[in-house]
Amino acid sequence: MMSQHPADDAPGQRRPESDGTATRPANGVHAPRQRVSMADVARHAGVSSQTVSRVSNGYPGVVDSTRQRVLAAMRELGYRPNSAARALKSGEFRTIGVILFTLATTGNVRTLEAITTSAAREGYAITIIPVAVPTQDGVHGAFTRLGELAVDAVIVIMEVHLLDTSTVTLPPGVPVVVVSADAGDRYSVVDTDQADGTRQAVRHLLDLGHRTVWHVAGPEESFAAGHRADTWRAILESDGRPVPPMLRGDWSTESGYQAGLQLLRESGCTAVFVANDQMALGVLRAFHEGGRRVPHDVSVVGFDDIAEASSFIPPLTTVHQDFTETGHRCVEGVLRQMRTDAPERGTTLVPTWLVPRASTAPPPA
Amino acid sequence: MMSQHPADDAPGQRRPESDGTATRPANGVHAPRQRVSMADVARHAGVSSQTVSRVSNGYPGVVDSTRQRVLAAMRELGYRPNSAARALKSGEFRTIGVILFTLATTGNVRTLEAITTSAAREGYAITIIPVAVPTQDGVHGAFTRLGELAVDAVIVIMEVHLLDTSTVTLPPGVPVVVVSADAGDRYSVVDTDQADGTRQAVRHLLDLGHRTVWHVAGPEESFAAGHRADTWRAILESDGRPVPPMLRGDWSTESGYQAGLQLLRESGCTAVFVANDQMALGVLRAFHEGGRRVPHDVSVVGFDDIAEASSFIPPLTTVHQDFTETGHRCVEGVLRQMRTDAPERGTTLVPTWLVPRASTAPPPA
DNA sequence: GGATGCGATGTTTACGTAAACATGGATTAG
DNA sequence: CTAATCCATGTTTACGTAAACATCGCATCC
Repeated sequence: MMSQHPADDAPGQRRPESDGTATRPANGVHAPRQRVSMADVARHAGVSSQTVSRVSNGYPGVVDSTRQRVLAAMRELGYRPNSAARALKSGEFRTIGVILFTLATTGNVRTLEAITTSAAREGYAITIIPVAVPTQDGVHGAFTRLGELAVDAVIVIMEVHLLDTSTVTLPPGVPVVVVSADAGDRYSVVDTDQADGTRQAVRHLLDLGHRTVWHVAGPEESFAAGHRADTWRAILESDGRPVPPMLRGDWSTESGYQAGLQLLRESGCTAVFVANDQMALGVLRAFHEGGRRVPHDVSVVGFDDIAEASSFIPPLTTVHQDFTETGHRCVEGVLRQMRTDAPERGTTLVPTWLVPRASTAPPPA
Repeated sequence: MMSQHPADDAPGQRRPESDGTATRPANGVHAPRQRVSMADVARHAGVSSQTVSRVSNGYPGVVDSTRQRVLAAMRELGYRPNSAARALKSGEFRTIGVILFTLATTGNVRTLEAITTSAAREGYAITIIPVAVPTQDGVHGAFTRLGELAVDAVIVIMEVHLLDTSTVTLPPGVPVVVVSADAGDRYSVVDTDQADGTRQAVRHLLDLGHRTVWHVAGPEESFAAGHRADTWRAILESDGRPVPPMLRGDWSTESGYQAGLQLLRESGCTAVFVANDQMALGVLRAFHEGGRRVPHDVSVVGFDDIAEASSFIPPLTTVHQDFTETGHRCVEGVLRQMRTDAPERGTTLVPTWLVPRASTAPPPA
């Protein structure tokens, strides 16, 4: 009898472990997983467990001799606080969940890294919550820490509307901050200044003398991609420039390469703004293979400023995103919401700036 | 009275939160963070909380009408199981901690990604435990989930011996699997077949007719880097080839570029084996800028086979690492240790294979 | 010098869950 | 028809911690 209940996705439903066979240790003969509780420490130190608790939490009101005795007992017994009990009692998990769809894009990784660092500094741990959308391979029943109470707050690094069709649902009442997505009306959003970054990139190319700028956009469902594309178009239009047809990739290098192949056929193309550095790498390769010299024949600007960008051939002019700052503000945001217990909305913008390198030049004469 | 206790790093010691000011909600006036317990659901459904527990865990022995009633109550009340209570009772956190030093190297990220996916499939969540070594900026007192009991197992993606000087310590009694490090005598290790991968890379170059192969190694403290370098040297020696001086980078593209600049000065260098793809990118750039054509003048082989490698200029011949398999075996390993309660040792090797692309060719005539 | 207060420590209790055990009604075997 | 079962459900208890409250002794104040 596999789980046939029609309501398998009901709140609190939990996957019975693979049929219940051979799941537990054969029997309890093995050494019981080290269990040293406060009570043990207390007994060993000749104090009450409450005093141990005070020492453990660094609270005042414990005389130094006692404190030393307790600390010694902790060390001798190898005591480690049980965070489950602590969380149960305090209602805080000191954990922030980070929901993301993939670690394949550098932007996500950089953001995650920054969040982790910032959170650690505040005494919070990060739990990764991978999201599988139905169209993916069937990672069905994937365990998510959101179905249950296990995180104090959530940071979402993906398009919120995609969450609706995914395996996780944002529980109500949990502080949320969303990165680079269109959710300012529902959640607090931290975003890099996509518009300004795009403006700098396109302006840079136009100022170099290019008649217009082509664009390789990110995937349709990405808000950041859309924002960059919209801004690109708006600038060209407001400047009275022709707007070339837009190409689309999926952030991957390979998709950038494909877009580059298409651009090779456009003899009029002298400048390209690519929505991220990874795709730009593919574009560069296509141009190289097609004999189109960068930046002599065509200029390329990327977005992200990943560490590798300065070693592309040629080194890539790109828009720098301050992922550290973004991650920091995310953590700050959820912590603030936790403390005030008040959900927030609206968007915070993190500045971006252009990093001119060797992939841009005036158009060929 | 800041925390002056000399034993700040004692077990169980916990950083008092930034002086205790303005940490808690001003007062408890706000809506109490949604608290729906099993008891609430039970009351609402007119059953005992134990029955709710059974339904929640998908246990048998609940008649369908009752089950439906409970599920309905859960939905209506918005019940979410409290994982802290569950963990406290069961002693399992259903969480695996992943210790790593940086997310800047693609290898780490790919491994982490694979681990996350595999773990999710088994119903485990991943907590990231960033490690700060003292030489880093002073992320002192960074909270780690290892000081306390909060993970069921640990996967280490870094050199174990570096842990000794870091802010985290591996607690005893917790299942551990180490990735690509020299710890087979203390822990279970999952490693890609560094030696075989290196052999294939070097052999490939020699077979193409190169007299010898230069090497750009990873950082000194890296076991993987050392292993690759040792194998490289051993092959050359056993084959009676001259062993050129070894260059060293730190896995970063920039360091690869620096190594490439040095190699430019070696007119006799026709083949280079670079210890990872990111550094290889830097080497390619240096060669390009120096007018050394790849692969016409010099051949380059990388290691990792990151997604971008096929779009390097030229597309990089490299050794493919099966990160998915590696991650999978890590999770498998810790779960097995958890179930049997028996620590393991020894090394598991994941096969690697050469992916020939356009960066290698016979030496110039 | 006795009331006062405060600082150090102990005692009680509740957090939410799930294992272990208990109950009671229905079904079936003899 | 009764006893033995069995199944659905209820009751009790313990997990480790920390808040709240209680106590006790000593120093201070007038």
